[in-house]
Amino acid sequence: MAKKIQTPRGTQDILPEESYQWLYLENEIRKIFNRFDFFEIRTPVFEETELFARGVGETTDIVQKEMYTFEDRGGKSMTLRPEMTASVVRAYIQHALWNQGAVQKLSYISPMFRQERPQAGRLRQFYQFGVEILGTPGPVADVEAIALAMEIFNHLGLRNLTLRMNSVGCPKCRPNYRAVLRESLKNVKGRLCPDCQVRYDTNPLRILDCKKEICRKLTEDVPGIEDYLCEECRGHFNAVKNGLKVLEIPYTSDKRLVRGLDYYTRTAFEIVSTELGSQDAVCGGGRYDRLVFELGGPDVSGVGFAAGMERLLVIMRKNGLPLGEPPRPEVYFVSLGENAKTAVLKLAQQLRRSGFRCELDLAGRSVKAQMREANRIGALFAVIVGEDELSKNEAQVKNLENGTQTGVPFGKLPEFIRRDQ
RNA sequence: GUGGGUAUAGCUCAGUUUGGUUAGAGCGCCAGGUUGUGGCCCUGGAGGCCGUGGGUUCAAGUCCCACUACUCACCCCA
Repeated sequence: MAKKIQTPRGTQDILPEESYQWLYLENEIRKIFNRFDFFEIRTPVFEETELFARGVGETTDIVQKEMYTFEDRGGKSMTLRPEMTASVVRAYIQHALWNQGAVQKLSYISPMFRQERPQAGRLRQFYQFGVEILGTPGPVADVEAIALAMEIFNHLGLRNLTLRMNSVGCPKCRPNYRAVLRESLKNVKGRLCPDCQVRYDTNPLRILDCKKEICRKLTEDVPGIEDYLCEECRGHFNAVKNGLKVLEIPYTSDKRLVRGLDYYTRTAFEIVSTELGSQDAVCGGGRYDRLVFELGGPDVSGVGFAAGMERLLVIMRKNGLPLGEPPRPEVYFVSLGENAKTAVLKLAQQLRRSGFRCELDLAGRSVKAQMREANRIGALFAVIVGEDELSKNEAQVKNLENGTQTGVPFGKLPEFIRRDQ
């Protein structure tokens, strides 16, 4: 028991009993991606470390303490991707995708890696689905990204989600607000939690996001950033909110919403569920108008979101929402005798080519055991072949739902099964 | 990185308080009850160095210590 090798901490196997649910989710998510005319992008699971250091931000927790970084045999520092945006932007630049159309709409469903202490809804290898819209600063793109996220959750049957909205401004107006924030917290600085006292100097916006009781109280009446946005940012934010109204997507404005990644500008949003415990965000995203340029590309804007598959699954299971059905074979071949086993091999191949999911006995078991197996895996029909059947070229086909059994000529099996199921 | 909880069969868990001969149940799995027929039922079987190491004791699944793993929470995030 003790020495068996098991999955590394914070990782999990997804076994057949569960994997069909993942396939269902991925299929449904891709359906909605398609309706919004997004195209899937796949990038390497590891990148040069520098990409994330520059892209995500040197000061973020992700870069400072959560990355899986290693040296390859050539001595280069590589990192398992902790998030997708930096990789997508890298690919966008590397392949000059702006030449393939003014706006690129890219989607993904991929594993991410962060070396954190695991807990409910937080794993070291976890799956995110998301999109990036590159090449336009227009607020409609923000609205489309948010609408797409909401549409996926809606399509999957999720209700009771809350969309939180804020703007984090731009390099022009954020410094002003930062100063306002510092000013209004000046007198209570000493009472903030130790972390926030540091944040006061390094990144005061994060104080708003602190979950500590004291800090929340002290920041309760602090002005929000909305009143201090520059004209452009205010206009953008209003346009986004208008778009949401047009689409009848409810949201709450939340001055405390300050996303943790450095690259965000203007729109920041988050979709939370009350059913996730303390890791309540199922989706987070926003606009990043400087990232492409900072990573060496043209000065174009981007907006996107990422959502957690495992967290989504948690919510769906709690709400008893449909997650697909485990596949059942149409046919289980029951054979007895060497000749029959050979014949059944061939019959199975023919039925499979007709599109049926077929199974046959690989373990050389008794007829009874084969029947039991057919029942256990939920086969619709047992097709029984022995010496008698071989001589008549006719199989005994038993409908396992209602127990009726009929003789069916080998050649007529596909049409019989198609008709009778 | 810091704290709390847990660790007995593939799974869910009894047994630990009051140490005492071969460690249990349900589910699942396998097989028999039907010389070639599933489900329900009956019968049987396989499967556990009771997380690992050490200690106390005549005797440890049970008491003590350490370690490890899992889990929940903090930080932060999807």
